[in-house]
Amino acid sequence: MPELPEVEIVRRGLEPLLVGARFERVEQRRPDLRFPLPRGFQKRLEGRSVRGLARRGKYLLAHLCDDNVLVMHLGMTGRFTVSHNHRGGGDPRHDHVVFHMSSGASLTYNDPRRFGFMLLIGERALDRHPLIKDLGVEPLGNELTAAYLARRARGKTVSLKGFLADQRIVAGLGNIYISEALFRAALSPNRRAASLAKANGAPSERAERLVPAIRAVLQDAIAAGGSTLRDYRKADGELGEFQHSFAVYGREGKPCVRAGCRGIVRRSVQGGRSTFFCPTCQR
DNA sequence: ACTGTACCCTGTAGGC
DNA sequence: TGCCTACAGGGTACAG
Repeated sequence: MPELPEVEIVRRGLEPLLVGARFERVEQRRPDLRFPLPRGFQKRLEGRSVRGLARRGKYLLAHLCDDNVLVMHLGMTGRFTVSHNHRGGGDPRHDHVVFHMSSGASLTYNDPRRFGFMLLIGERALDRHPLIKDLGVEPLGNELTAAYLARRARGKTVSLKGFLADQRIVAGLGNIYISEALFRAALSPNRRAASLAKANGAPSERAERLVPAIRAVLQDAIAAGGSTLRDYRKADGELGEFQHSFAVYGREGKPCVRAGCRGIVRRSVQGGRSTFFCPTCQR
């Protein structure tokens, strides 16, 4: 389900239910997700209240009153559903963790593939944690600039697709929004990342195009409530709507939507994942 | 250091 | 109906 826009929508949905509330009871229904859940997970949460709910890349960070941080990653299929009557979603086999909050709300974490995970990390150690410390810049923050991309891309032979999928470069992009951002920037996903920099290391005009394309597609997706593929739903049960605005993702064989372009959207596989692009206007 | 592939796990869709 | 393959928003562990 989740790339940055979907995680941000989840964050916004959970924030009013979690912040200021206390974990009254935590149900842990299996020992592990992708990683083992922390030792004493339930005991370390119960009785603590939540000071704030933040996002970093695709991570959700619940800052607790005892200076620990509940770090949550939704993997491919993780989702939270909210209920006020102890009922989860319609798939109890994969309801792995339930947070019963003092506010009366219960949050059920469901994750069929279990690529998601939860960790408890001390506030002070968070920025040094192996999963967090190497994360790249936030694409909606001020640090994402053409100069930054050029600097990180210099000398790299990876494709633009592979470059943008690397969370150490930009944190939060995934398969959908990479395809969509590259379409908006009219850049081929197969182009070498190094072409974002000129020979002298200055950003190329391509890098200048790519930055606003990334920002715009993420902002548009957040405004639309994220993308709903398969069964993703927002915490309130509503569906995101951005999938109706995809220009290339999932549109293999269909005509390019760019004005004046007569191309046909193609699908290719890079690193075992599908990339969608228009070979006519994306160069 | 970088790059590409296999793999983690479960469910679903489509071809036969 | 069943069986098989390919594929799915994530990321990591290797081998070369």
